[in-house]
Amino acid sequence: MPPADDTSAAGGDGDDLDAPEIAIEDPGSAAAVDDPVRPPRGTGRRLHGAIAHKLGVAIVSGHYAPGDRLPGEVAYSGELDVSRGAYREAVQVLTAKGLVESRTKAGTRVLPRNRWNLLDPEVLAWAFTGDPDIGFIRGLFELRAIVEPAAAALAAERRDRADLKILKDALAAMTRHSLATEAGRTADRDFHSGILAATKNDALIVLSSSIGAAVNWTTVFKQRARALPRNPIPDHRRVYEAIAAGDAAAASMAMRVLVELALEDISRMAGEG
Amino acid sequence: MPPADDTSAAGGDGDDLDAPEIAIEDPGSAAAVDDPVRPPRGTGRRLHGAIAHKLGVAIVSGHYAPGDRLPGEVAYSGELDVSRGAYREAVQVLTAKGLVESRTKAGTRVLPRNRWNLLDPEVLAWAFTGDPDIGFIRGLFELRAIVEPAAAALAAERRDRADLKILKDALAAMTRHSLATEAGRTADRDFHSGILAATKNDALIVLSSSIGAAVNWTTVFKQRARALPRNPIPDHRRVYEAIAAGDAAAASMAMRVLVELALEDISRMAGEG
DNA sequence: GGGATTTAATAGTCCGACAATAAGGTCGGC
DNA sequence: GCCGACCTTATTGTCGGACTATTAAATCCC
Repeated sequence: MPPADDTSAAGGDGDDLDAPEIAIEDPGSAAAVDDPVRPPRGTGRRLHGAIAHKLGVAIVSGHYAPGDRLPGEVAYSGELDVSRGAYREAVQVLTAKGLVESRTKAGTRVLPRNRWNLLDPEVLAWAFTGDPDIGFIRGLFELRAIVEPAAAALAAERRDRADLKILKDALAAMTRHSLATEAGRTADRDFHSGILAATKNDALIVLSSSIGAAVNWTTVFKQRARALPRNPIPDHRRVYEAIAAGDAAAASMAMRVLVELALEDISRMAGEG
Repeated sequence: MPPADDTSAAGGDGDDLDAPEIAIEDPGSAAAVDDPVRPPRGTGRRLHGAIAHKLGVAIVSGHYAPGDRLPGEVAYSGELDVSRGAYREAVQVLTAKGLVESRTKAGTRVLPRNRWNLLDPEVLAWAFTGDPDIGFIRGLFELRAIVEPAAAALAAERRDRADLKILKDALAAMTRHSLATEAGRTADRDFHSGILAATKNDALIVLSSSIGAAVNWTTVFKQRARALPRNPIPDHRRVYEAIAAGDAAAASMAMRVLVELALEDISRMAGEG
């Protein structure tokens, strides 16, 4: 019997794209000697987590290219002034996410991109630190365009009362705060996560964080373009109503227009910028 | 400039669902005391990897339920007769995959299922050790049914000569060996991975391993049912020809019938068995 | 020149100690 | 008697150093 564990109340899925409070100095140029990877007092994140973050960003951002060897354990842990154990734990994290591979005597090398777990929430967060690759964002939107309409259809068939409440609340929150506020964007993510959750399909639910990230970038791009063309909330409402009505076809259709408009924006941005 | 890194020649994506050579004794019942987690000589897999595998299987298979606290570092590492460091590295791997969370004084607890990275190749492999949840497999097939037709359409538009060669070779291999052989099943996975690769979309490509696992289960289920109803290779050929012809609509359609037939089989099995 | 052998560099493991954290109990105030 | 501040203590987090295992690369022998 699962004890009260709920650190993850409903809808709290896609929100782990947090920005760590540790300053990540670009380790590229000269004299990155005493960079404060070490949060001396009152940190929050654990040390090996900080190292993993730093390394992860360095890899995903291309500072270390696939095939590159990153400095040996002793060298790097010494340079960062952390113990070798902490450094190794960080590397295990990267290994678990498919970013690197360690072999005795050969060192640890960055794996080719197709081995990376790009949909892992943390990897995604690393990819979005700094300015991410526009091509990748477009790919994420393509994934949205594929998955979300189908998910909406399934949700229309399988949703229960609790699902509907979550969607309704999220919609209300989106309306109350606009999408210009952080609270509004969180509600937006909750809405889309809620639809995936309503499919009762674990394999779809795990895509929540990935799709949530893409959802976030919708508004980011729109704001960057200073073009907040149309109020997207009516579109969301149509999706909700179709799901509430149990109309799978309508839900799929409504979601498709919603996502395709976003995809258009991204493609236009990619073409221009 | 990326040095020659190609440890991952084309089409080698979905094949990491390997079975480790370490005997995993079900840690369930009594007296799992001296179980040989420790491969004394001539192993292959690293020690912390073996521990992570053992723990991962135990968690995914439900031996530890979400919310459960697993034994403390000192206790468990002592029982397994490994150092605390090695055990910790294993736990970091599980943490990176979202299976557990460690908090000081509170111990490390199994996270709720919706935090698990179920599409991670390793987690998938763990989930398929022993008899996996039929519901999850069905979910995986639903994901296939959603993603693959769309991916086939994109592939038809974007494939280049190299992509076609990979698909053609895989198709030939499937024909030569049947799907009853391991080589044939590998070719089957390569075919589906090749289509995803042809989309040139990283967010889709990472689904290769997940979908590859589902593809494998198609044949497993069919064989278990002793019903090898129809030769699926002509279906694959139709998909290939549509992609080669650049006909997105036809590719999507052909893939849809292919997957839907498989989905039917699974659903029937789930209903019966 | 090619295969067997040695070397050395590097990741992997172990140990033992101490630090930091916070869960859960305890005590005191109201 | 209830609630908040305090303390205890169990547990993870970090450290340093030593030793082992593995294997890429150089070296040597035939």
